[in-house]
Amino acid sequence: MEQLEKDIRSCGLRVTKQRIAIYDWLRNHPVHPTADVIWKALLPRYPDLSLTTVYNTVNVLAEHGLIRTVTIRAEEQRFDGNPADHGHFYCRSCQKVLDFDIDKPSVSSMLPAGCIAEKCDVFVTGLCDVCAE
Amino acid sequence: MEQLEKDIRSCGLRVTKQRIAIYDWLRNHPVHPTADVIWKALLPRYPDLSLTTVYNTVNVLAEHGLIRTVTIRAEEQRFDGNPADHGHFYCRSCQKVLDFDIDKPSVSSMLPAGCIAEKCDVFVTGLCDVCAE
DNA sequence: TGGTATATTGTAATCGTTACAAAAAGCAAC
DNA sequence: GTTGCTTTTTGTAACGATTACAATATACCA
Repeated sequence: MEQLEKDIRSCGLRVTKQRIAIYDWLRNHPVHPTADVIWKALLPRYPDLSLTTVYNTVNVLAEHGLIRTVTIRAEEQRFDGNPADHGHFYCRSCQKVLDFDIDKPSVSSMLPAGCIAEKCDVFVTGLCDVCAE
Repeated sequence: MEQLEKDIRSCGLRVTKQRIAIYDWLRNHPVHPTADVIWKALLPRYPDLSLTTVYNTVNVLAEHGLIRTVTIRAEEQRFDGNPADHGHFYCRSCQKVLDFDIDKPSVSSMLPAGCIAEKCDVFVTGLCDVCAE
């Protein structure tokens, strides 16, 4: 609770109940929702929340590195409450998205010479363990 | 020239001059253009080419694995004439995109147990060698 | 407790992309 | 070649996700 406020404040942003609600929800739901999904999920508890605010907030949070943007399908943007570098596995059969840890050094070793990595996402498509049979 | 036709035909697709033009252009321009960029580039030589055809064609080619879709900025889709698994480095300073080879085995070793990788993209943001100074 | 900068809201606009129906072109069989 | 059927292209109109904007409300520093 307190930590979320601190995170937001430490970016020089004002603390509002909308920002806390959205940030909190993203942190506690390890799915990769669109802005619309976040909005619909919070609407019962925050009936006045506008979709525009959700868009504004996730953009601001992502800009400051508190959350991440993820592209699963090109035509819609998704968000991830986990701001650390990690990979996403997308099962083309059941459409599930699985997070996985990545080995930063081995990714860095693949980069063109002289490039400095700041943010890194590994996106793999295929079949998950359940669908693989 | 001939090979492009073969590629298209081997997917069960009809060979048209629009498809050859778009596929050929993508193969020979190692940039990561949007549909709009491809369209504008080909318009002088193919004044009747419609933007809709570019969209249709890149979607069909990508479906059959002849090209790839790449997401650099979430709000627009880009295409890549190289259909092989490879990584993209995006320089946040000069906006340049560099391709790099990826080590498939080491990426596979990061995946959740039992998952079968079919397509893989590593996307890294940071500073390129020129901007790093 | 005020005053001011920042955030939220709702609506309207924008942008990239796709749906659709008519016209054109590919291609296989004759 | 020519025919006929199927696929592709085209242009326009629609669509959906996202953003711009101006008015209102809120956070927070003095």
